[in-house]
Amino acid sequence: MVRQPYQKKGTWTPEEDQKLVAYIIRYGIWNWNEMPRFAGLQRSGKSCRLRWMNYLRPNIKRGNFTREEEETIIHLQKKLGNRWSAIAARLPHRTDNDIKNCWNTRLKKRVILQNNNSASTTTETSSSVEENSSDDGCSALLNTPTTADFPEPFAYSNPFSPSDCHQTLEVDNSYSIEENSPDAYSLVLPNFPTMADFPESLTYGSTFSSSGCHQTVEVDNSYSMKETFDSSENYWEKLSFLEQQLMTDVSDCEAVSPSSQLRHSRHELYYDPADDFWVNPLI
DNA sequence: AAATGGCTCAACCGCGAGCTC
DNA sequence: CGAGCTCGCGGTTGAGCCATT
Repeated sequence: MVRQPYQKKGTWTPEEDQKLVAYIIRYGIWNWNEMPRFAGLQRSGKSCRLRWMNYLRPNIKRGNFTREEEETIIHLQKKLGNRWSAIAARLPHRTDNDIKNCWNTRLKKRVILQNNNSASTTTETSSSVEENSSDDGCSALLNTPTTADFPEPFAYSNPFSPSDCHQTLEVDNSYSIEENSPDAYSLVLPNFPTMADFPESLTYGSTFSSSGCHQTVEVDNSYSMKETFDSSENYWEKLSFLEQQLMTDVSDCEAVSPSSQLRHSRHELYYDPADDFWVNPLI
């Protein structure tokens, strides 16, 4: 029997966060199970994925839900049930875990209270929330198309790669949708991480432009997907520990290039700042 | 000041879907 | 077709914080 290597559990330390972020910036996300070993982390792949998705990923808003966001969650929970990822997809910058926590700790009680109050009052206002949805504050969000309205799979070819090198970028759940006309929508993907989302100290010197980019990518004949890359300075200001030199970090955390040891998978894609496009190391 | 209880939220766990071989 | 693997989702837990007694 193979002994399982020691895997740390519990709260992440700033040093572990630093290692994970530094590794993902340099090598991208290729295989969550293998990545911790290469990044010098004694964590499970699941733990790394969770930490990245719920905390370290750029453009994440945490805590301080606005009243409008809360009303949207309540409405969507009523409509979709506890499908937190689907609800998160309709609330840009919010994670499913955060929404789930918000519901379980605050909103569920509020809804129960409201139901009790409404049950004890007159029945003349008993028309369903569904029927009134067009009047409430979240109607704008609810009337937009969802990923289900866009072609499957929810992915697109890398427009910067060589034509004979088809690559698929997996797209984050968090996005918004722009209505260009009654029949045409664009997906806006504010959470798609690029080097521009990270502080300058974490970029690769002058080989990478720190300015944001704005791209429209054809998905197929019917849709276009627009990437809007914004810096998230406020977010990264909070992570003061990251204000150190990336190259030092990477060497400190014993990060190892995965390129020589990986099986081919759909996740083997990373950003090459030297060539300024996403590449598959095995092609 | 210490004890207690409630709340928040980061993190873990188990399971199912999807993919590859 | 089935086994093995990775990933993502939703339910749950528990540490830490804060208010109250």
